[in-house]
Amino acid sequence: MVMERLKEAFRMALAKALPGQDIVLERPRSGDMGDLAFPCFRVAKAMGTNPAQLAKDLATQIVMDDAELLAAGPYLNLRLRPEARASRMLENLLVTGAYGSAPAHGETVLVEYSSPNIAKLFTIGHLRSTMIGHTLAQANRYLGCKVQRLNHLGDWGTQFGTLLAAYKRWAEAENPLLDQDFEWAEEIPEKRRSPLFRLFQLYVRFHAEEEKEPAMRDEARAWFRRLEEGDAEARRLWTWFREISLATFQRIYDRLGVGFDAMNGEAFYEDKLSSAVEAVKAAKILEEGEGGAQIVRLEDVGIQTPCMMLKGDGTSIYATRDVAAGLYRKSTYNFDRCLYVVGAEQILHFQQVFAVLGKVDAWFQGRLTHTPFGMINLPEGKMSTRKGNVIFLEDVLDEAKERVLAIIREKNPELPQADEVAETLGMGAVLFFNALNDRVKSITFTWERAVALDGDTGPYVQYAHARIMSVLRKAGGDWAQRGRPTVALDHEVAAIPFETVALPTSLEGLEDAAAQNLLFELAGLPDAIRAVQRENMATALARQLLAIAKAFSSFYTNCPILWPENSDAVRESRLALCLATARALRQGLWLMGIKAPEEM
RNA sequence: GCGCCCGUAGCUCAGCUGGAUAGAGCAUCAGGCUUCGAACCUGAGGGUCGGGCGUUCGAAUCGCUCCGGGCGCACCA
Repeated sequence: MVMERLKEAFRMALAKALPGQDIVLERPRSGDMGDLAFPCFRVAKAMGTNPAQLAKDLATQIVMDDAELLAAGPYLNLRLRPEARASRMLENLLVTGAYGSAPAHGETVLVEYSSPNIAKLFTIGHLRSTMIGHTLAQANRYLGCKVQRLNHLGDWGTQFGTLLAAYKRWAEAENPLLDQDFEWAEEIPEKRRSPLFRLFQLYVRFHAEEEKEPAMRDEARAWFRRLEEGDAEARRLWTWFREISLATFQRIYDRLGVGFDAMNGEAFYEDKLSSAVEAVKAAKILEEGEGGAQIVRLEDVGIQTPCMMLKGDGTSIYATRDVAAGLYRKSTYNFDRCLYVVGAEQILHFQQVFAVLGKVDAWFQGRLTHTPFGMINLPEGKMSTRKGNVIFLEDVLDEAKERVLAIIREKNPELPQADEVAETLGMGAVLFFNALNDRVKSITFTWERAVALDGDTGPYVQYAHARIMSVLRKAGGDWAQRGRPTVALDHEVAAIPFETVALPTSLEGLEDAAAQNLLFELAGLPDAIRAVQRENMATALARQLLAIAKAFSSFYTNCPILWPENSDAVRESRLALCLATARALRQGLWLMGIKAPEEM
């Protein structure tokens, strides 16, 4: 990559001037300071000189092609000459392609994400795991890793006992196919009427009544036990519940544009549990705890709560299944890293599971990472599937789309395919918001914020892209076509292929400060993508795309592209910059699962 | 009680492997459409970075401590 070469050249020049010193380079906060910065503090201290003086000395001493060196207080800044900055960036984006990507290097990364529970509906809470996981999978693929996307479906456990017990109590006799509304339940809105939703109603009712009658808990446990023992009726119902859930999940995944390489839920590990427990036993760490439970003590690694492997009644628990899954994944994938994109409330659980796996097999040490995220609360309190106060993801996506449609009707009533564009923008709003504030901190859901369309939002970035495409269309020739991917995009694609384009013969027209700032922000994209991989967060990428879009908007208002008084050279170079920007934006959004519209 | 996370502008948040005047958006105020899309651009005001102590040439960033909020702490996932 051209920018990487520049960085290396600068580093080597510094190393030559400062033998034996550790050279750390930074990216200045603003492009007018320069393209690369060398803070002199540390080296100056080691050499017993003043950092400002050192910067000044280095500025006169070092000579770089295509760049000037400036001492700015204690910093030595390297600033490319404008035409050099332009030619490097345009070469990256128009000629080399897959800007900021890395060639395949064989590292295998597993990403476990989404993992919804069967028979619990897909809520806004599931969006975070799903889209963070999708973005991590995409970014790692872009950076040359071999990625396996794993959906660890919650299709096993005592909750199924709950569902089976509830079904037997209130549905089997009068509504066995769950195809009619329950008399005792609140009326369901038309668009949600489905067997799955009625299953959800059963679940909510069971938990409500269980509060008053704790003995029902035993009923649920007994049903799970029957399920685990292979009882035919329990299995039949479980299979059915699972099917109707998966069909709904698939509809949502299709809408979100995410996909998986494996959908092995917890039930998949059912026949691997005993060998997993055997492996733990073989490591001589399994002990009997209270009530006959089988546990692993973890005080020696700083975890006070032991990890339970088998309950007192001999049935498995989710830790058992996660340990079994870890062992299975080692033998199946021989992975280098495995990321678990699961809520922060499960931090202790994963510490325990990782610790157990590490004790069973040292191979696991350092390969497992829990990527936690905060929960989404409602203004009136926590969301709870059991209590039924949840926000459904599909409702959020529908609402966002509706709000976009209203704006389209007002601002662009002639827009073709308005419905499809509204879907793209609504999705952009919801997903970008999610990525922007990808934090461990919990957030309070409000409609206003979740589907905001102004300011630092997905639609702002999408708008920049649409304006560029509009300019490229007006430019005629092949310009617009060059801004489009050369293949149809789906979730199997990480690096978008674009046609290779020759550099403009002249770079006249790009010396303006706004154009140069746009080039500077484009230069920041590779670091942002690497940050996604390093931090397991999409925040840096979302912020960089905003910076690029802002820089473009400013360039657009300051530097006319197609005005008749522009020379051909100015026009061509500015079009090339537009094209490069469109590609960068589309690629960056795509990694986050967001589409870039050509019109809006 | 113990452990982990969070506390930055009126609001929502970036920045946290220590480094250049602490940055955005929303909201408020003031400007900008007879030429490429105003879902935009330009500018202004607004901050004891929860409090204190410490380490350092330098702390929003590291350590200790206190305050405030959240999550978790073996038979749910």
